Amino acid sequence: MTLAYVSDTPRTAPAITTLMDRVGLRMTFAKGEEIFGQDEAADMLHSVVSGAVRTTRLLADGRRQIGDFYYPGDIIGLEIGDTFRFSAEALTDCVVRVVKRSALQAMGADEVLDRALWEATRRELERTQEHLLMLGRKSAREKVASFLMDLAQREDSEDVALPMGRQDMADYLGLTIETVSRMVTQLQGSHIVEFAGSRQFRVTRWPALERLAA
Amino acid sequence: MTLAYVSDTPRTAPAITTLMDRVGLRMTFAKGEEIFGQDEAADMLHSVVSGAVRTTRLLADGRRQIGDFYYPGDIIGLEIGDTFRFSAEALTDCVVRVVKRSALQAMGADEVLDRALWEATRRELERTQEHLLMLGRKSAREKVASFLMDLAQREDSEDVALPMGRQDMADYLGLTIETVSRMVTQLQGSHIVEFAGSRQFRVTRWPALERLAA
DNA sequence: CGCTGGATTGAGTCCGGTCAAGCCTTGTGG
DNA sequence: CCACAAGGCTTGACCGGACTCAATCCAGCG
Repeated sequence: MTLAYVSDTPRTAPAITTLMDRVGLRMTFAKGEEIFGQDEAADMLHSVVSGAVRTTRLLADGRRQIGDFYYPGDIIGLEIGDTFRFSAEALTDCVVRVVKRSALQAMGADEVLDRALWEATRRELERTQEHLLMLGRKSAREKVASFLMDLAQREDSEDVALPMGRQDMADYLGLTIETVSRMVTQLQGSHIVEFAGSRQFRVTRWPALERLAA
Repeated sequence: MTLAYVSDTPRTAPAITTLMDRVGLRMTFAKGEEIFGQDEAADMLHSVVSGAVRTTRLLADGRRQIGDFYYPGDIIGLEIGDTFRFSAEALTDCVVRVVKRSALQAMGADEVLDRALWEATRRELERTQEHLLMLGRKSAREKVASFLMDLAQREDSEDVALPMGRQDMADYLGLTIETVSRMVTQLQGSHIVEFAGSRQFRVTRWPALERLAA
């Protein structure tokens, strides 16, 4: 976790991650592996240490929606009541800390910890609402532009790496893989972004990108 | 608030609403009036006493997304950090209780109250995720079917009232008013629902509706 | 009774989905 | 080091679902 990351996108809850680093069980997952499954009974919190994670939800006929992508410092599973409603999978090889909610709460420091957990849940809700607005009211071009902009904003360097493939982008944005690909090509054609391979890009015209993201 | 309502859809947080009924400022709003505005600085919680409320978010060019509809017993504003990110408007004439977060927390009973607020936030997040899945991956027909089903499920009576107009449904579902209207007509044509006027309906074939909602 | 604003219906268009080739990149084994 | 396979990505042609624009329709109300 870099300094720049923390200051740019305050998604982390230091009080929680610090504690989880101390008491959480450290687990590693290979790319593509399931971290937990939709509808599993669960009382767990997961904290990403390294790598990246996606949460997904499946409809009966196989349509897939990605809830969010999680990076080092992020907490997964805050929304959970009795069972997970999303499953979580390793986007890349990754390391996570796992701890039972009940264990965490038995640790003392209740007051501060509860406040931090609530705060983290609140921020997760905000992010979900932003995602909602995008899915409901933005065009394919705007969706892809917003997505690339968000990614680029969390990096301090010029060059941005896409940890996920086109299918994951599509399932996050509510599009098909072909449409995502076409929009990416189009953004390159307008000299707004510039790709080096399919997993690496840089923004060449920020104002234009911001305008497109709407 | 009816008994049936509470048992069917546990969106309420009794510990909070009870307290707010005691200490909150009672305010009434006429249909269409703004309860609070997008980007207002705010530290308020609102609890719906009677009537119905919608939260909306506007894009620069006027596109509108409705975040959710709120009914008696629901709490609005849980996601809020420094400023509101949605505005709230009275869907019908309504009464709400308003209280400052800080005032609520100064009231004592901190432990229990915090837990209740967090729990309410968690449920709000769950609802938002469900909404997200719908916007991202469902067809217009499925969206309208899901919407009517949700409404019908929270009623104990056969006859269900729609407190919102077609435009509000459209902005909640990420559709246009015309498409909503067509889908409603189509559902009637298949004898799945039956409308009496545009604001009142009943479900005539539940299994078919459930199948369509996917 | 006519007015008014919301709802419905219709015709035509376009954005994004579908289906089907191809094209790169990467990795593996000869 | 090259050949080849495999999977992911891109591109093209076509289609269809949802949008746009416009004309009614209808219910509620003065």
